Amino acid sequence: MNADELEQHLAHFREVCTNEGLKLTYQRIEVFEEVVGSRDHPDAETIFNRVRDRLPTVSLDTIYRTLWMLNAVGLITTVGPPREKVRFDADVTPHHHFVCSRCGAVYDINCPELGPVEAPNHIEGVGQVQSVRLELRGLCRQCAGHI
Amino acid sequence: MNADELEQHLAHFREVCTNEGLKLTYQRIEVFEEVVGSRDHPDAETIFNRVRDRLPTVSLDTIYRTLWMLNAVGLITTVGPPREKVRFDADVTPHHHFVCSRCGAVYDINCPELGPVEAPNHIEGVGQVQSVRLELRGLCRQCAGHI
DNA sequence: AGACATATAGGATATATTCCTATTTAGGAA
DNA sequence: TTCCTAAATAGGAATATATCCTATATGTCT
Repeated sequence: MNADELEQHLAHFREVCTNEGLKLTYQRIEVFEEVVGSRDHPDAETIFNRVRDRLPTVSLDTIYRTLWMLNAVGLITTVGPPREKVRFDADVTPHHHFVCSRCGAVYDINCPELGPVEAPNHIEGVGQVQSVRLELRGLCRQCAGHI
Repeated sequence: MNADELEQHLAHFREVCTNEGLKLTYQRIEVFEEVVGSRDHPDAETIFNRVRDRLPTVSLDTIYRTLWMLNAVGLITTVGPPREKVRFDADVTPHHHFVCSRCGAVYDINCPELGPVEAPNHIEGVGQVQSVRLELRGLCRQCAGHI
């Protein structure tokens, strides 16, 4: 990411903060820059360590708060179901999942139209694909009703 | 799940245990039955509580060991990347992920052919879909090389 | 510059998972 | 059936991950 792109991201970030009434702190700017500049889907502790290089007294709690805040305003997202413990599934045949982003509930989607999705060949540069499944994310009926 | 289906699953389980040199313990049978009979993608503690109704002295450690064992031999699977902490992603545009089932690394897949997948209408019975992404699972190059 | 609401640091706490080890058990051998 | 041995278990300790609490500090608005 070059300096121009970064500046664009930061401008957007400042704008969002103003609109949402969020204070623009050094901690938030550093965390945001760190995630935006990362290609490796870092976890909170990795971000903590990187940010600490520049803000030695930053706390892990601030990292978490900031990350969830950025997630809440749509500037970043999470990989996989958020905040979750491991869940197990005895159905090892191809099928898809709907994950509620609020309560974490997981529903099976057995849907012939979606079919067994095939991975294109050029993904083999990354690794051997063993399975492909869709992760549909959104609000389940119950959670949607409580808003 | 009716009695016949359950018996079929158990027969397969016994076969796998024999082939793999795994002992057929009451604990393992109860855990397996519990996961196979569940439709709600339970977490370890939920399984622990249910199994404890029949085996009051079972330990949580046994539940975890058994679940990972069942996962290792392919009888069950996990929802989302296994064993993971939350990871963050600054790319909020539609794209897909390749998750290594061994080391947990996550790679972005930007692949026009896979396209922005659309959720079929009848999924709205479950909830409001906000995003759809593919989760490709398999072994990344590095891990594939170490086998 | 001053006031106030919000954010932070740092430690305490909560929760999820794995490790350690003495004891028990499954399954094969006698 | 009984014995033997490697593997599995129970239970508690330890670790890892994430959140809560609260006194202090800092943006933002005026």
